[in-house]
Amino acid sequence: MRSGTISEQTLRRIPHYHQILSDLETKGEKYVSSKYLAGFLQIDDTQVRKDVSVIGYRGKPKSGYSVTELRQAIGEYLGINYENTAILIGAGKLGSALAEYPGFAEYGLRIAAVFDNRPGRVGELISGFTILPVESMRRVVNSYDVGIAILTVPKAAAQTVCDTVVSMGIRAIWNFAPARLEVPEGVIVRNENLAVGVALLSHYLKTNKADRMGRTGTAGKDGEG
Amino acid sequence: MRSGTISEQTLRRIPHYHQILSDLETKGEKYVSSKYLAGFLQIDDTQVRKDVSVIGYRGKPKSGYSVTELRQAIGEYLGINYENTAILIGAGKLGSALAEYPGFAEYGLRIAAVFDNRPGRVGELISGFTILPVESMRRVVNSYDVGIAILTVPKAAAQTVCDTVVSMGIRAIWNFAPARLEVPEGVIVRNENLAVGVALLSHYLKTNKADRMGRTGTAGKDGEG
DNA sequence: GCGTGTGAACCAATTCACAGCA
DNA sequence: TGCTGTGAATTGGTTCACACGC
Repeated sequence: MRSGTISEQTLRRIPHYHQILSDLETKGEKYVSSKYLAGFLQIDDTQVRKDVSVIGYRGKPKSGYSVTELRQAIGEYLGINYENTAILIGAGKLGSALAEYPGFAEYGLRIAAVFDNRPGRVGELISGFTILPVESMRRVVNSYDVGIAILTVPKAAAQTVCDTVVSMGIRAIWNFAPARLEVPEGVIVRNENLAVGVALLSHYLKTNKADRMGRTGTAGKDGEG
Repeated sequence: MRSGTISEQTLRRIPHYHQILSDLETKGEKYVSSKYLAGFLQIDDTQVRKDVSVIGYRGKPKSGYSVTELRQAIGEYLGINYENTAILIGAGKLGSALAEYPGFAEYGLRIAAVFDNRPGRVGELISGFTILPVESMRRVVNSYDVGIAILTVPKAAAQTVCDTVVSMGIRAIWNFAPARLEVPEGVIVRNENLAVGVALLSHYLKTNKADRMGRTGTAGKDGEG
């Protein structure tokens, strides 16, 4: 199995393993089997073993995987042990919620600063961040080696803000605005579009209503995320 | 192509088509080609035609797809034209942000009520909702035919709240807490786990740093959403 | 020509079957 | 025996090639 090659699917599953492993570690568990992990994600256990093999970790026959070692290996593989720095643009409710989300720190994402272009907002304090004016963005990006821009701005502003951060050299954009962004080659956009969630759940409910008390439950099936 | 059969992949793309079509409709565009849609999602145009075929809509050779008709057909297919009703549990920052998110209404999701178990919060008004105590949840679920529970509670409370709503007959859970939920057969959980986003972006940045100025940009590639 | 629709071919992802090790 | 690791088989998703309609 070529390391360096990784499928999108595997890449999406890996953080889920990490989450489960963190829980197990907290509970004091030492070893875990591929079967156990597979049960949580509702996938085949062979798949788990393939995924683990991709990240380069080897388990121990009979005992399974060391919880701590595998979690660390995943962290290493994903680069979440290296600190990534982000700026957050748009200090509305969602922006504030994200600014104080403790999970980011846990996954090695540091928020350097929060920006907003509404004069009334600038200077306000949210979750320990003083809201800065967009004019100072370039300075912050340069000083802190910012790699990621988190966009929690209104739809109408999204493309403009996107262009701005791209012009400052940012190559990864985490877009929470319900807009499609156009970016040059070499820039990655991850769209966190809630509409997809609504649509998927709605579809599941609709089909489940169709066959009344349908037998296949898809219980706990992962909707990515 | 059997209608009724749909792949997870296709299901995830469909809301993105819907978003683009809504934009085009606003701009007054009448027709759109599979190639245009494909360009936005960075996929092959044949794929778009297959997806459209699955939802049951037929385009017109030469002109393409009618923007309005296709958007409506997607809405019909996903069941977003039928109103779905949800309750939101956990009136923190994230919960408040979601409660006022206008996109839900646009996608046919109506929030019936917002709950919180902190006595200090109950009675407060957020985004037009009076926060209700959990005790009144059963009554609301029964009166409004609630199908979806949106969980924006702390990690520690997530499983308990999940069990509660499942016991009330709710079969679709949209989980924003960084916890893995165990549910019985027949209940769907969609995990909206931000850690996945961090991990994916972090990984992309790491690999892009590895091959300096790597040629393949993955520009605008969709990270689901 | 310019677009959709679709079977066939291709390729990636998952599952099966079994080897190997403690 | 109980688990991982991995080639082989299978399944499923994507792309190709081309028929058809305007």
